[in-house]
Amino acid sequence: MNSDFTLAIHSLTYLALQPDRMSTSDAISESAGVHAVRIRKVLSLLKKHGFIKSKEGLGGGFIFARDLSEVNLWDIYKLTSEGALQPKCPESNEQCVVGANMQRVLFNIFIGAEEHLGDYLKQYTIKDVLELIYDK
Amino acid sequence: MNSDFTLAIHSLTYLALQPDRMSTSDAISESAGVHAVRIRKVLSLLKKHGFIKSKEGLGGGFIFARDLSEVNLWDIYKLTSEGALQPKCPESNEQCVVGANMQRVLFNIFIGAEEHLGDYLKQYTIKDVLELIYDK
DNA sequence: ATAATCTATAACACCTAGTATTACAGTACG
DNA sequence: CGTACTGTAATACTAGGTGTTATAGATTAT
Repeated sequence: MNSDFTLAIHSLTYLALQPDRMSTSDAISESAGVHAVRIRKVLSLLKKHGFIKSKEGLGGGFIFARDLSEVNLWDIYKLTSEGALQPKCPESNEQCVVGANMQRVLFNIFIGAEEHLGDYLKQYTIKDVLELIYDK
Repeated sequence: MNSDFTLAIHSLTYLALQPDRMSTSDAISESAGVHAVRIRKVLSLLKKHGFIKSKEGLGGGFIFARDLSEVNLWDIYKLTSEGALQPKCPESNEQCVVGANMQRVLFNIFIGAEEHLGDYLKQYTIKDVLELIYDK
């Protein structure tokens, strides 16, 4: 899976620790160890879906917009990584019964797999992650 | 996920349809739509773990070595894609409590996720896949 | 023996997706 | 205004996945 998921969780957790003031993309990017532009791209997605608010200009930045315990990892997975589980299927030979149908069969199986993954990831909220951060 | 998983399943399913004779990597690669060398690389892995047998020389090729119903998708996932679920974690800032612990927290959560995925994928054997191929 | 057909691998080239970087426009505040 | 931010497009870089070529070794038929 690409790292957008990680960066989104990282950002939300960071913001969860600063509930009263705006955090800049620079500060978050320093914590996460990636370029600020990338963080802003991820944050932009989170904002579009209402998880955070942002403010431009001096003193601006990002801030959490929901209750920590009502945002779970499946919400974020869907935003950043939906479909990532699907194994890549090269275009195979339509003349062969295996080639002609393999893609469909695996696709359907992995639709189910992702639903299953969803049930698991829904267990973990940002609040839980924050607790795990401190719970060594 | 990379396509090794797909290619392995594709190859096994192909071999399952030819239980009485050897199939060449050329034939399988034509069905799967990728280069024969890549198929051989995947088949080499399957052979090393005892799922198939191979024979060199004229009339040689590959053949299934187990019962169709005792090889499941989780077996193959473990061979080809274990760890693929883990989201990438950039090296983050150790000075920050979030940066210092995020990787560990997510790693542990996704260990659980992969176990969960395992339980799901174990449901499907090559025999099942073969039936699904014909079952439109 | 020798030729033909296959596996087994290493080595190299290519291509794509992920990532970093630069650049610049827009907004808010003092 | 100038400064400090977000927002986003465009470009460059990089690594991993993939395709291709090359070569050695095994087996069989003639």
